[in-house]
Amino acid sequence: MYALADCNNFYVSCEKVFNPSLNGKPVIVLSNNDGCVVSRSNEAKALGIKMGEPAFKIVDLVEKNNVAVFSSNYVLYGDMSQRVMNTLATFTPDIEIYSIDEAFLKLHTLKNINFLDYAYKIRNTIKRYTGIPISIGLAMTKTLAKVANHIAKKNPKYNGVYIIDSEEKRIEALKSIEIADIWGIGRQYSRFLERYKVKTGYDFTMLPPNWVKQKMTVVGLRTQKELSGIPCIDLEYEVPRKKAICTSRSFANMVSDLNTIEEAISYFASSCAYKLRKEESVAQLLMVFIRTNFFRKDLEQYASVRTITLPVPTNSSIEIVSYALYALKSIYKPGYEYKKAGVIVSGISPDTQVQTSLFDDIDRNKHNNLMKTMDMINNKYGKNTIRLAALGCGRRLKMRQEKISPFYTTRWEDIITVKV
DNA sequence: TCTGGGGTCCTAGGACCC
DNA sequence: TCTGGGGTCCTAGGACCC
Repeated sequence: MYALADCNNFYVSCEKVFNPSLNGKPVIVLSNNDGCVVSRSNEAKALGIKMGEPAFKIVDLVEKNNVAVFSSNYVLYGDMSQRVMNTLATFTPDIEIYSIDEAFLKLHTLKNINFLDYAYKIRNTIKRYTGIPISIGLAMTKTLAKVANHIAKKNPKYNGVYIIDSEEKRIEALKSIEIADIWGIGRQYSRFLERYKVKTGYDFTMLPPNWVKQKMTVVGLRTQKELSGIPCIDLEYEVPRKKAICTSRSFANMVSDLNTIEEAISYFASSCAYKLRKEESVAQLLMVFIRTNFFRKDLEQYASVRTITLPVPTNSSIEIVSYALYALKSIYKPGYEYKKAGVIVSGISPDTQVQTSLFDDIDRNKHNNLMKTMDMINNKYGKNTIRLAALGCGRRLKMRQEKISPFYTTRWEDIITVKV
């Protein structure tokens, strides 16, 4: 038996935990730069505010209905997520943390328990320990557990828990769910399937498997089997090493001069290097991209990307920043208004397995020691307390974050940093 | 004026090997 | 007139997830 535990309106729920006056009110959380709506309370959903809607399009609606608006506070949400996951892990060792607000649990090792009772117990404990409301769906495959979770969320009468534990319930559940709401069926496939009169999850399970495989690859076939009750996707117990790491941002205001973009790229590159070190990985490939604002049809558009193969795989900020700046200079063109830029590293391997080069003239031990010391200091005194000069003083490219909530759960250093 | 960020997997096709 | 068979690796593009 698989269970999917999913936090309700997660970011909004995090804000509510520390600000109970928000209860019963429409609340939304915005993406970086206060761009789009990424989390909504039930009251906000009832007002018709859509997921992903640009904030500027709903200004009137927000004002008229007194909607509480927050910039996203990922430090807070990350910390709350950890609390939820730690509590979930006390119920079974078989847990896969699937995203910031979701986890799959496998309950097969627990003998002689009533799954439904157990799920309610989990739900109540999470609420009591963390203040976060969750929904739980149970079924014999992960994809069906997702369906069960969907039903638990949509129907208040189930009190946040639903189980598919019979053939009748499986068919009933699949008939009630739209094809677009199935895990693994996105926008393109649901549109495509609707052309073949496939409207519900049930319709999808009735298609010939060969046809599904031909049109939707083995991935689609797996989804179909899982919906039929045949498990194809097991729990992932260990977090696999990342194959690519990316840091990118949109700029609050468009930027055209090279100096400012250099500072941004330096910041993104050193952030990628830091993430690599945290994973104990090194990267051999580096990509830098820049682009103008696609939404501004009135302005001239330009987008470019440059990939560089590093001579020796590395996670040194010094090396990665300098190659990133080199790549940037090769694609930067003056005269455009740039809106977004980023750095991606890939070709990743463990930092214990570096293929060195005969002609390498870098003292890698020295770099490693320096990076270790830098990380230690920054972990203690706050991000970028010590940084490469190329990053500048970081004032020129501030994100728009007008409605950020306090860092309720983390170290005082973070709070001080924000006030500064 | 204002439109997020960070990932994964699969397939087809081309280049290459013996 | 006729021109093999069996592989690997890499990349771009397209789908998906939160």
